[in-house]
Amino acid sequence: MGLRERKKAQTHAALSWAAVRLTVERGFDKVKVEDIAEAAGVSPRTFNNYFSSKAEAIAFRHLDRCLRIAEALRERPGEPLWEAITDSVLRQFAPDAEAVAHPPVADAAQWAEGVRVMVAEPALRGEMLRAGATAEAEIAAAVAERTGSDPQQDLYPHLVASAVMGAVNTAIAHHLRTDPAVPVSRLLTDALARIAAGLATP
Amino acid sequence: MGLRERKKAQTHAALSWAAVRLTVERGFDKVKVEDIAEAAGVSPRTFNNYFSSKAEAIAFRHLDRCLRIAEALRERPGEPLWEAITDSVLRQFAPDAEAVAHPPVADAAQWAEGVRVMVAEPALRGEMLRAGATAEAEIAAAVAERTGSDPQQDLYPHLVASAVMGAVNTAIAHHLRTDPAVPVSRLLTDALARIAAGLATP
DNA sequence: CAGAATATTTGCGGGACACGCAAGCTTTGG
DNA sequence: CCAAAGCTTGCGTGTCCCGCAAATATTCTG
Repeated sequence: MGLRERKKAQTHAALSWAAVRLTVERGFDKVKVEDIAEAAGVSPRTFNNYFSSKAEAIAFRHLDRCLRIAEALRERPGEPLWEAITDSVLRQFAPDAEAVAHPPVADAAQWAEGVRVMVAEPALRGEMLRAGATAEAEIAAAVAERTGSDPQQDLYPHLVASAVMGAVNTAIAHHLRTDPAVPVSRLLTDALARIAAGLATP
Repeated sequence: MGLRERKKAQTHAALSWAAVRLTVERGFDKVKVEDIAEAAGVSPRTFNNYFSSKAEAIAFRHLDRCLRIAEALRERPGEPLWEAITDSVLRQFAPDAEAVAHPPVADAAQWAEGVRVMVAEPALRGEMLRAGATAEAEIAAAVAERTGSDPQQDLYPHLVASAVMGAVNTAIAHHLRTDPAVPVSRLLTDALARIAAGLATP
């Protein structure tokens, strides 16, 4: 990878992290594009060369994480399907997988509350769901490769992918809803197991 | 219901139908809110008293449909869960359930193509998914009532709701992807059955 | 039914956003 | 070292979304 692409990736990440941090700290509508650009050290105009909206910049963190599920899935072709899926998902939601030094947070509780407010923002929810849908397509493709089915014609890989992202979304929502918060890993394990086994009344 | 509420409901419907029709005909970014307002016979400012964005007005048709799933579910408390779910969903996607006289369409194929373009619009996809999520919450509540579980604490009703909306979204996507188009009802029946039974490799 | 109380519609104006365009600057590759 | 390609930036424009307050319509009350 040349210097050029590295710089682009850096800017991409810097912008999305800045967008998330400022939004969690201040709230969505108290952050202007200008602020995000400044925090990332680029001009306001450049922001829109990378993201087509403020919401997209924020949701990019989610997109990135979810895309790695598909990636992880492709890296373990041997195992039984649901075993591989569960493992791939959990790996992305391991406690330290994401936040390595990046949200320079003074108070963890305050940060959590900020996140809760952030994901409640209507404009954001749409964008996060859209990111999930994009990842879902990748997961479906990965599943199709693995099971040797045709994603153009078979419903199965799409159903699996949809169920996986549904489990992820549901687990996150439940995690943010509960107080004290139930760990996401526990919820994910539970959700995926139930989906794989069928959702008959328990 | 007084005259007041009836008029509101009418305006609501008129605006969303106009938004959909114009968007399908011309494409999302060639329709201004002014056009939609005019087509519905209200002032541009009034549009934003009903919908907080152009996208939301369009997605409202989807929201309306999906909310009726929860409603239908509540109207049949006796039956086994998945039987009731399947029936409630299929009822909303019956061929003539929605379009009674409303999309005054000259050419059906052209309309279908317009819809395909419309749902590909990024801004729209986010809003449709958000509508789905709103409906999902209602469905979860309905399932919780039925199974007597606490939606604050139990994951199950949310998982079921998520799976149902996942099936709906997947079926619609597949319907729009295939050519010749596979009927939605067939896809929905298939998807729901598989989810209820578990998604083991077939 | 009259008039008060309450809602809704509308026009105006402002703040922010997204993006096309063209000029300048940086990296790349020979 | 130079030309080609790509990225960044400033500027201008069109649209959108919403707060506010006046005008209009509906409902309520006596």
